[in-house]
This record gives sequence, structure tokens and C-alpha cells, in this order.
Amino acid sequence: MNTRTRFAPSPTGFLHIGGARTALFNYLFAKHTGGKFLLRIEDTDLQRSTQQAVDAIINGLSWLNLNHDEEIVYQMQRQERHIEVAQELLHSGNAYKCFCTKEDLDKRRKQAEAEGKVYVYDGRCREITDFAEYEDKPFAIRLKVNKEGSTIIKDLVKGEVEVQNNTLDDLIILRSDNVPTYMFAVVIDDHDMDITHIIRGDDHFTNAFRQYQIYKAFEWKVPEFAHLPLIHAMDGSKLSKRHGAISVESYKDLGFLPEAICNYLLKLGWSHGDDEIITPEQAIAWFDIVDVNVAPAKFDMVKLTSINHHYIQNTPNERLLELMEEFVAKENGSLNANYKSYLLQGLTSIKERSKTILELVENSSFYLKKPPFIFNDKAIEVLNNSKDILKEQFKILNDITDWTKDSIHNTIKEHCDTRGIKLGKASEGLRVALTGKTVSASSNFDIMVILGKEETLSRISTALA
RNA sequence: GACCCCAUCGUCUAGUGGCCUAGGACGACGCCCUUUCACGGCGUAAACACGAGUUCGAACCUCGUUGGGGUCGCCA
Repeated sequence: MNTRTRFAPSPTGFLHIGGARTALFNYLFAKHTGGKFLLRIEDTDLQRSTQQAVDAIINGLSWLNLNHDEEIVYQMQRQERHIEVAQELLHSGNAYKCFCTKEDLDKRRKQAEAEGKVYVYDGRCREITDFAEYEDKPFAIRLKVNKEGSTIIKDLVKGEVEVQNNTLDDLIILRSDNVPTYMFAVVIDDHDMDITHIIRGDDHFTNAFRQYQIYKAFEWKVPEFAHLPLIHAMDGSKLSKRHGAISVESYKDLGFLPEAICNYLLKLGWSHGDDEIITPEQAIAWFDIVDVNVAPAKFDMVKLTSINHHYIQNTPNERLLELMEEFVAKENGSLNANYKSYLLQGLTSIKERSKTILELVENSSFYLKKPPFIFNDKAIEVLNNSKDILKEQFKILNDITDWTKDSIHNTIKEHCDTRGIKLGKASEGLRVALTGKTVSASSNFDIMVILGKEETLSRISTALA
């Protein structure tokens, strides 16, 4: 049978970095084996699921270019099927009605906690034989777990793990309101969707043993499991909102490229020798789930940024310009059409020193904004100190007839020699006049060529004024 | 607490008993390049958690210790 993997997020929030990696690995493994990658929305938590979250997840995946095959499956739309099979289990004696209310259970749990113990459902409702007194009472359906022996799971990344069945509890499969629990719905849906490999976060690992019991109750074939090590924050704690950017969306807003995020995520817990930059094609060709590391990894923004820098270098200016426009549009409208042509050329040197799209926008500000610039104190100081030189430079630049980098360079250099000053010194005022800042991401000569003679001279005289 | 998992430079990792006086990348530091800031190039520092054992030989195998993590819901 062809491999079929799935990404099955619960729509209770945005697509986060951990989820994105799970999706990536599912996608890669499916594509590597020539199989299919499916998407299922686990919306059985009626209280917390939102359409907004569903949209965020779908958008996030599509931004990362992790496109799923087939139709999206919404778990709640399969409720009838879940109820049906839960009933089946009830009739076959593999499940039983539990009349304990949530309040009962909470109370018992709290009490156990007070005694310093952990409450595990004791299976008391298993014994009920006379249902007369429960006639109209609501009930949940619990799986009757065989407490004898042990369960062995051969996890593709963790290896073989054995757990004693007496540590497993009789989990609820259908709530008293007829909504299936996650634990049950996953198994039914994975089976019905012919999922061959369940690749998910390690936080689900202990669930695998309980779900195994459900497969066995139906005598279904148990799929392969692969539990991915979790991603931690740099301080070793769980990656959470307090660590700032955790949603995929927020990385987009920070100016990261989706291919950079995928490349970074791929390398987190998986590697191919010493390779650092891996194309999507290589990823599909090389990826195998058994090569995934077992140890959890820490999420390092700095390294992500460095990979992003690499991808920005290798992205054509045209596309960068489009991405920049999205950012600019968010702030204050659109790019000045005249300046787009400046940028298209200027980006070549600017992108060399920009690690994110955000930096690209920042470093291009002098192409985006029209003078007069707002100078800071340091810029004003530089300007005052180099006023005389700047005036002379204006004059000699004005005399240039062929406006090329070489001739500009030679003219400025000659002037430096006659004045007996260093090129570096002579460039300070020019830089401020051209860019409004004391540092810039391009050389003055490049900027002047791109800006053209007229704009260059205009900026110098504006600055002098 | 119970059950389970994990452990190589600060971080991500290579490594599957001799190729390891442990390799790469990010970061740090230094030098070079340079009109600023960078990029780039070159180089330096930096790790097998600890303790036993198995073996002629251990980062690799076994056990223990320590440290970290996950799970224990009518959440997913």
C-alpha cells in the first residue's frame, strides 16, 4: 500500500513552530515515499475550536508550501461514524457505559491530589449489571482496557518501547453529549483514511499505547508510529507565547522566508551529513523518518536568521521587491513607482547585508523615502563637519558628463588626493546627504549611479540647505 | 509521585567499537578585504554529563548516578 500521512492539528490557536515541523516531516515522508499527505482538523473540542484557528492553520501551511493532498477532513463532520463504532464496541463488550459525571471525576481527582496521589479511573462502572437505576442518566462510553500483559510499540524514531497494560486506564471514547474524544476519533479517522504512518509530536507518545488498545478492540491493523522530539525554547523550557514569536504567522511578520523556516525546521532533529542548505527537492529525496533524532532540540532564532539571510541572498530582486511591498503596504500604502526602479538595482547590494525582509525595508529607506530626510544628532554633526567638502563635491560631481561608477569614483578620489584627505572621511557627508544616515547598506558610488545625477545633486543641495 | 523518553562545543548536529589528538554549521573572538555598516575570505577558542563494566580497544555496547523532558482530563 502507498504511504499516507496526515497532519492533524486541533484548531484552538495559530499554527505554531512545532506543528509546522510536524507537518513538514509528514509532508516530506509522504513525498519521499511517493505517498500522500493529508490534512485533518481535529475539532472535537467544541469549546476551544474556532474557524479563525482553522483558517490560520490552513494559511500557515500554504505559506510554508506544505500543500496537502485530497480534501480536508473535519473530525466533527464524522461524528455519526464515531458514535456508530463506539456503539459497536459497546455491543461487542469492548466498551461500557460510565455514569460517573465530570463533577464526580473532578472531585475524586482533587481528593487524590490532596492525598498526594494521582487519580486514575478505577473502572467502577465496569461492574454495573443492573441498569434500572441509571435509566435516564446520561453516560459516557469507556473502553474496556485489557489490563493483562504489556503493549509494545515499535516507534520509527524512538525504537521499541514496552508499557505494562495495568498502567493504562479505561479511557472515554464517547462523551455523554455524544461527541467523540480525541483519543477515539484519531484512531477511527486514521483507520478510515488509510493512514499508514502516524507522525506526530512526542507529547502524544503515551497516547499511542492507549490508542493501540482501540485498534486491538476492532482488530484493525495498527499503523506505524513515529513520535518527533519536541522543540524547546533556548532556556530549555517549553516553547510558549512568553518566548515571543511562536506562531508561523509571526515569523512571516518578522520578515522570514518560508523556505528558510522549512530549511531550519528540517535541520532541527534531522540531518544529512554536514549539509546545511537543503532544497525542497533534496529534502524529499533525502528525508527518511528513521533518521530523525530522538533528543529534543532548542529553537534558535539566531541560526534561523542566518539561514534566512542565505535565502534572501538567493532570492531574485523582483520577488524581494514584491515581499517588501507587502510590508510597506501594511505601514503606509504603496511604494513610489519611481523608486521601484532604484530599488530593483539597489537591492543587489542591500540584500547582502539584510537578514530579513524587515531589514531589507529598513536598509532601503533612502530609496523609499523622498528627501528632505530627518537627520539624527550624529548625522547633523557629520553634515556640519563636512559642509565644505560636500560643497566642493557637489561642484565636481556636477561637472561629470558620463555618470558611471568609475568616473564618479575617480572624480571623488582625485578630489580627496588634492585635498589631502582620506576617501573614508570624504564619504561621510556624502553618505548622510544621500541616505539621511551615518551608516548605509550600499556604497555611495552604487547609490549615486542608481539615483542618477539629478537626484544625487538634488539630495546634496537639500542636505546643504 | 507513577510510567516512559532523552543526554557530543553556548546552540543545531556528524559520528553506529579502531578512520576521532571528535568533523560541519550558527554564534563568539582575531586577522584580511573595505568609503560607513555589513558581506566575503582566513584563522582561534569551544563538547563526548558522571561512575562502573564489557572489550586488545569505547563518544559509540551494558548497568547505575545525575540532569533534562513527556504523559497521567467527558483537552488535544
